[in-house]
Formats: sequence, structure tokens, C-alpha cells
Amino acid sequence: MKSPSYHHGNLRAVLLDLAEQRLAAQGHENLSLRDLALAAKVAASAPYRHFSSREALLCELAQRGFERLGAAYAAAGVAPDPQSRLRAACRAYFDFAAREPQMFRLMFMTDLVMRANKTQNLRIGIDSFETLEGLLRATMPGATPLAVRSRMLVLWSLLHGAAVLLQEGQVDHLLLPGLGLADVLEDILARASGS
Amino acid sequence: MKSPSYHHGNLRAVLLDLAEQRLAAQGHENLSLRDLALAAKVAASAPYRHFSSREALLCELAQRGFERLGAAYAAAGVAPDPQSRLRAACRAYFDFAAREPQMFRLMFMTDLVMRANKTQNLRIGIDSFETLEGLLRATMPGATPLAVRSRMLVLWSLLHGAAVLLQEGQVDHLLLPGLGLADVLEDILARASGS
DNA sequence: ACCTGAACACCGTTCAAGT
DNA sequence: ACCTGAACACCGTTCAAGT
Repeated sequence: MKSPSYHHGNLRAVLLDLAEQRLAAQGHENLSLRDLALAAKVAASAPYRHFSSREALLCELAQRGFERLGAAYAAAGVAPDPQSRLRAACRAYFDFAAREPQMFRLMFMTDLVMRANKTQNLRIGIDSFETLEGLLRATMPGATPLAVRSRMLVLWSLLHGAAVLLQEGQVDHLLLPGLGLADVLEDILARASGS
Repeated sequence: MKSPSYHHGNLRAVLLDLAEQRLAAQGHENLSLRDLALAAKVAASAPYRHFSSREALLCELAQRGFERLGAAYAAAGVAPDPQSRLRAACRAYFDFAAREPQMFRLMFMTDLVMRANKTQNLRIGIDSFETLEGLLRATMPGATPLAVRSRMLVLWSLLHGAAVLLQEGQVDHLLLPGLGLADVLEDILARASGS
């Protein structure tokens, strides 16, 4: 309760919190500013004092997501050796996609990121890439930057592809007796972080 | 010109063609039925004689995409040995994502596919998976179905992840002097279709 | 500075009515 | 059978006006 305006307090934060609920519940495509305003008991035009557009609000939401993903990476950094730190980070990526599927989708809505990049916004997405690359580099002592980058692009593709497919539930009907979700995950983790 | 109705002909096909243009130009999120109707010089409600909803039209559009992808796979089938047939199919997947990015995005809008699956629609997406798995199996003579499926899920993740990242233009700023787009592509193709 | 109210230009969808 | 016209319930966004 910092500077409660005459109506009901810090509308900005309230809107962002509401937006995050709506996002998790229904996905970014069904998030409406008017609905947010209604829920916050405020006029339909009030959000425009705090966000220049619906898209701007979505960008800030995505930023929250990248921050949480960054935190998950940081938590993965406590593993003992480089190899398992990388593996833990990859697992964190999967977990994130599984636990917050709608946020994950929002974060990789690239048209949004592109437009936001111009306004200096979501370079946190790039940080996320660099963090992972740092962890990978630590497992490749003596490798040239080019070799690291090359392998990073493979890792990133594999990781992202698997996360997308898992999060979308496309993998479920492809499992076999003797090939469970855990097996698939371990296999992909091994190929992503392994030799 | 099959059964030209009293107004101007087969509205259904006209709408689908217009929709495909709009899709390529602006993406599925900016495709409006009303706009389509306007462009076809027809009332806003007319499309509903041919499509039960906007989503139904989008589904049919996605189906066209899967058919084209299937044709591209078929063309890849002419390569001499199993190994290069698989590789050609993977390349076809990348090419498709690059040449028709908006269609590619539409095809993997999974909420759509899920809802459509209930109405027996897009099992063509599954066919696409199975085609690729068939090509992979041919490169693994004597392998158990489980081993094939397991490797297929890795291949599919890598392929899909790379296609998504390429199509979104996220790879461009990650290239280095001496590491061009072609190199990245070849590397990923080798890992996807190779041993 | 922050919010309201009314308005503008859009949507998807429905439904009675026309031909 | 196929289309129109008008309507309903929504949108994002703008802008003058209030406090």
C-alpha cells in the first residue's frame, strides 16, 4: 500500500496480478483489458493510464515469466558439477513449460518479443539463452566460442521442441507400454546435456 | 465453377482462398470472418452457411497445410537410400516452416487441433508424424518399435524446435562469423537424421 | 495524477426474413 | 439451399471531462 489513489490503491499492480490469473486460466488470447478493468472495479479505459496497450501489458507479463525462469536456472546452479548443473537447468526449463504452460506460450510469442525488443524491453529472453549457454560452455572446457554456439543451437532446439510438445500434450498418445513420459524426458535430457 | 449459386458462385472455396491469403499475410490471429465476407462481397453472416465458426474455417485451412506438408514428404521419398530419404523429409519440414511460417504456426496451434480431433478432423497431423516415423524406421532395420518410437520423439523434438526457432527468426542474431544459417541447418539435420 | 463516461470502429455469432 | 439485414454481446482504444 504505497500511494493509494483516491479510488482503491495501486491499480497497476492489481491489473498485472489479475492478468496473471487470467493468463494461467485461459491463455493470452482470451485475456481482455475490459474484463480486467471490470474485475478491478474500474472503468474500461482506466488501464490505459498504466499500460499503453494490451500488448504492453502482455509484455510485462512475459517479463515476469522470464524472471521466474531465470530464478529456476539460478536454483539449478547449485548442482555439484557442470554436467549436472546443465542438466538441472534443462530440467528446470521442462518443469517451467509444464507448470506454467500459458506463461510459457506467452513468453515465446515471438511477434510480441520482436515488437517489444525495439522498446528495449524483453532482452531478458536473451539473458535466458545466455545463461544456458554459460552452463553449456562450462561442460566444454577448451572449446571455441563457435563450437559452443553451434552445440548450443542444437541443445536449444531440442529443449524448446521437447518443451513445446510436452506442454501441448502431444507426446501422451505416443507413449508405449515400456516407454513412459519419464523415460522420454530422461532420454531427451541426456541428449541435450550429455555428450 | 461447379454449382454457381445465384449470387456469385461457390462462396465456400472463395472464402477459403481468401483466408489463405490473409493467413499468409497477417497470421491467424488477424484473420476475421467479417473481413473475408467483405472481400467476397457478401454479408457478414454468409460464411456461416459454410463454416460453423471461425475456428472451423481455421481447421480446414490447417488441413490444407498438412496436405501440402504430406506432399513435400512424398517428394522426399524419391531419394535413393533410407538415410537420405529421412534427411530429405527433415529438410522438407524446415523448408515448409520457412516458406509458410504463418501456416506452420496455425498447424501447430494445438488447442485448435485438440478441439478438432474430437470431430475426427485433423488426424492428418498424426499421419504426418507417422510418415516421418516410417522413414526413420527404415534407417533402423531390426530395431524394436519401442526403440524407433523413442528415437522418433527425440527427432521430432529437435526438428520441431529448430523449425520453430528458425521460423521465428530467433536464430539470426545468434550466428557468428564462420557459423552461418546453412551450417546450423546441416548440423541439426545431421543430428536429426544421422546416427 | 488518476479515473470516468461516452463514443468509435471493430469483432463473432444468431436469427428472422428474403430469393 | 443460400444469402441478407438487423441485432446482441462483446472487443481495443481515444478523448473530453471530472475529482
